[in-house]
Order: sequence, then C-alpha cells, then structure tokens
Amino acid sequence: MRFSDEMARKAQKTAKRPVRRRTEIGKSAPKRRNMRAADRERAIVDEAIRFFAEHGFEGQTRELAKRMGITHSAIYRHFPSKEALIERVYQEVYLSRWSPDWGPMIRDRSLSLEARLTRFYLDYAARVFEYNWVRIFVFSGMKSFGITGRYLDIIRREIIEPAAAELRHDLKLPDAKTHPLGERETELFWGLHGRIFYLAIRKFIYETPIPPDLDAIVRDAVQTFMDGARATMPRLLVRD
Amino acid sequence: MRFSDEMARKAQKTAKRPVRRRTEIGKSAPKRRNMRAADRERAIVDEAIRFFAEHGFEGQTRELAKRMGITHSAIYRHFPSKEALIERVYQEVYLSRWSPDWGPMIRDRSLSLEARLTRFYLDYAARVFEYNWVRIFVFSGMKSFGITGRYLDIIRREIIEPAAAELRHDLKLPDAKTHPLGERETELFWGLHGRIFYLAIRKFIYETPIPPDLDAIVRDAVQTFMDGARATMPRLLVRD
DNA sequence: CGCATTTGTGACCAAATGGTCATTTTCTGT
DNA sequence: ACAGAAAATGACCATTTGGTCACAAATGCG
Repeated sequence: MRFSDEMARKAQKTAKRPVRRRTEIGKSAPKRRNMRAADRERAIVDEAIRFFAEHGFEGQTRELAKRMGITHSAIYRHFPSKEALIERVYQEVYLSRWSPDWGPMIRDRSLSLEARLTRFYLDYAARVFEYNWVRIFVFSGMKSFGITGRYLDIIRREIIEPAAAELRHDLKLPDAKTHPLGERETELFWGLHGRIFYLAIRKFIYETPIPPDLDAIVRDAVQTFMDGARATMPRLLVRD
Repeated sequence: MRFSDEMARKAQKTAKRPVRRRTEIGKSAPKRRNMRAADRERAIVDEAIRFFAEHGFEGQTRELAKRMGITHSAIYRHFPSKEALIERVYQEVYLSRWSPDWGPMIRDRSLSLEARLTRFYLDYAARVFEYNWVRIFVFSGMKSFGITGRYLDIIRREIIEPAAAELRHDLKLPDAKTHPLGERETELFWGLHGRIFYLAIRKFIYETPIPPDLDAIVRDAVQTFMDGARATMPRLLVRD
C-alpha cells in the first residue's frame, strides 16, 4: 500500500492548478473574507486564548484554525511559530488581569483593613474567576516558564506584604520597618489568598460546582480570616 | 531528497537479520536484562508516574522507555495502549493517598476539634505534599476525566461535612441532623482545605518556594481558622 | 476600472508519535 | 545443559503535527 500512496501523492502534486471555482452552479457563494492583518491577528489571539485554555498548549494549530474558519497556514502568516503565538497569549492574558488600583487599595487607611481586604478580594474574584484566565495560568505554571512566579511576586509585593504590614498597624503592633515581617505572618495572608484562589481551581480546573453566591463566600472568608488573624498575629510576633 | 530516502529505507528493510553481536571485541558487555512480567510492569508504572508528573500525559512513550533503558515496544507488551498505562497511573496515584484513618479521626471526640484538624492536616500534608501526586492530580483535573471530582467527593464526605458538623457540636449549636449544613458553613471548611492545598500548588505547580517549616504553617492555619470560625459560624446559622 | 499589494489556501515536507509484529535474546524448569 | 516459554528488540506503519511555499483570491487605491 505504501507504494501506491506515494504514487498517488506524486500524481496529485503534478496535476497543478486545479480549477477551484468559488461559486457552485446556481448557489450564492460564501465568499472568503480577507481581514486586515491587524484584525486577523487579534482574532487569532482571541481564539487562541480560548482554545489553549481548553486544550492546553499541546492543542494543534490546525484545529485552532478550523475553529476560526481559516487554514493553519494563515496563522503562520501572522505568527512566526506556535511558540510565538503562545508567548503572545501569555502577554494578553496576564496583562489584562491586574488592576493598578489594587496596591493602593490595600494601603488606603480611610477604610478598615477588613473592608479593604473585602473590597480587594471581591474585585479580584470578579476579574480573575474566568475560565480562560485560570486555566492558562495553571497550564503555564505546569510548563514552568517562570511566568507564574513573576505574577506571584507581584501579588506578594502589592498585596500580601502590605496587608501584613497593615495588620500590624491595625493591632498596634511594632511597625514592619523596625520588626521585619516574619514568614509565618505573610503565610497568614497567603492562606487567605490561597483560600480564595482555590475556589477558582475547584471551578475551572476540577470543574466541580462552587456556590453561586461567590460574593457571600468571599465576605465570609475575609471575615473569618480577620477574626482568626487578630487572635493569631500577636502569638507569631512573640515566637518568631 | 524524498525519493532516495525512500530507497534507503527499502534497502534497509531488505537487508534483514543484521548481525547483532552483544559483546564488542574485548569488552565486557552490558547484558540486557529480562525482568519477570510482574516486575517489569511495576517498574513501568513507577517510572510512568514520575514521567507523566513531569511532562504531563502528552509525554512520549519512547522517552519514558528510554529513561528505563528499554524500548517503547516493551511497554506495549505490558500495556495495550498508552491510555491504559495512564489509567493505571491514576489508579496507583489516587489509591495510595487516602488514609482510612482520616474519616474517624475527624469524628473522634476524645480530642478537641482543633487538635483533630491539626492532626489531620499535618498527616494530610505529609502524605499529599509530593511532586508526583500533586502534579498528576492537577494534570488529570485539567483533562477532565471526572477523577478529581470523585476524589473531592470523598474529601467532602469524609472531612468537610463531618468537620462542619463537629464544629456545630463544639459551639453547642443545633445538630446537623435537625438543621442541615448550609453551603456557607461547609465553604468555611473548604476554605481551610484550600488554604492548605494551595501551599502544594505553590510548591509543585508554580514551583515557588514555600516555608521550610510546613508543620508550623499548618498549625497556624488551623489555629487561625478555628478562631475565625468560632466567631463566624453563629452568624451563618442565623442568616442561612 | 485595473493592478499592485495583501491575505489566504492547499499541497507538501520532515520529524514525531502511537502502535504492530517477526525475530532475537534471555530465562526457567527439568 | 537444553528446549520451550517469556521478554525485549528494531524495523515498520499510519497518522499527526509544526512549518514552508507557490499560487489564488481579495482588496485598497490611483
């Protein structure tokens, strides 16, 4: 069978320029549309985000292209390689999920720390609890490109450590500048963060149901956390 | 180039039975070892667990085989397909990470609930915080085979709900049998669980450093949680 | 309108990949 | 020690997959 396959292919190759008629007889043709480069690029990125979120980065360019009604070759006109497309997807997804307000929000002492944390996590959940984001985040983590690490650094710097410092202030404990934050203190806040993010994992990674009223859960989480932290924090300072 | 390739292959195919001498001249040969079927099967499964944990289930059987010093064909003597191997890996990994003691431990009223939760999560962390387990768990979750769901069901039934019921008893609130557990109550405990598991995710999925003294963090987590839960729980009962 | 430029296509390639099988090598029981 | 059973190999296959390229179809614009 091998040989005739080969022959068939050669034959096909030789018979060049097959008459490709766009309009079938008596049928209004579904014209092929050429998009401007910039638009097509956007369209590809958008679809790629959805596609890779579902299938992981091993998903095939051909299938991705089919979903958009184009050929995979068209993708390669706009992106030099699959790697480059993936890199672009990272860029888009990561950049769109951080609000510059969040850092200041944590430090804004016109509200109680509990209120600030509640506002932040309500906002955070609203923005981050999305299929595409969560799955691409985790997929990229598993491929270990160091990208997730960079994102977590931001969270630590902008949320975790400031919040821990604020709790010190709240409880009238020594300032973080004189007594540096201990690991167990910051872990308290990583705990709150993990608790919230674990909801997203349950929903989008394990695809297990979570309560419909997410806001209530977030509020409860912050409240419970603050009650607990107020009790635990002084102990940590003594023992650290 | 295509054609001569083809020819070369055919030629090779024709020249059958190449003299394969095991011992090079004057060299002690590294003998090939035949293992008994059962042993080889175990060896394959063990290596596959490590391999798939690293590379995900798209990892190639050839590479897996190479790591064991055998050919990928040998794998197919012991497993009918890659799918079957993966299925077996699931079995092994999931089964080995649940202790029958855990359910009873939560219900054992000879210790305080806080002590029970501490014991459980210390034990849980010791058993579950392992590269292979965590990654295969998450990988399988992303492929959505419903396996992770089954595992979470066990956690809910054996840990989350019993623990919530115990907290009711602890706080002298109405029994769970007369007042069924509310979603927000069980979410409290999912919160604790998520908080702990998020440590594993940070370590093995994001590959970000976590504190070396995991036990201290677990203790703090349970303590903070209990302090918070004692304050929050009564509110939930009223509002639910 | 007409054509140069841009966008998209389909055939093709090479390497990878899951899987099969005839043959060879090793092992075990007698 | 040796024959038959069991284990392992390597050549092979079909299909998949990232990527290229010559050519065809749309489109902007003078």
